[in-house]
Amino acid sequence: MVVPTNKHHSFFEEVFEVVKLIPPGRVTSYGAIARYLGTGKSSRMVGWAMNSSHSSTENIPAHRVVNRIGVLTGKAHFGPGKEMEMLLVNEGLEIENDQIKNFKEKYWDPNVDLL
DNA sequence: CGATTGACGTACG
DNA sequence: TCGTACGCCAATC
Repeated sequence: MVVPTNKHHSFFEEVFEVVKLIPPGRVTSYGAIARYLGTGKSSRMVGWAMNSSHSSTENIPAHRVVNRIGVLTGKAHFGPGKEMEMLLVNEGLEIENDQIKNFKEKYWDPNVDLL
């Protein structure tokens, strides 16, 4: 349809809701969010939603979303420097070469903790 | 409205 | 174990 439907909850908004629930100092992955929303194979869309999150008036902690191995793949979208890394470190995380240390311990799975 | 895109994930060599 | 190739799916242009 050319005319957009009056969906009150787009996929992006669903992603935002989950991201906002990530506790400070914890991180999750794009795939985990995608699976939580039921579309396990649309993890790429989650990243895209993050890209769109800076347009949102809400404060989306997009820096708490990394890829499945704990690498800050989206850091380039946060600013010219290491803004994403700085935000995470400020929350108590340890990062080395864009890799989150003890990622398994810091990992927050919406499918487990939020269910 | 069709083609392109993309901050991923999994499979395969 | 590491690097490369492809599939996914919804928003954007």
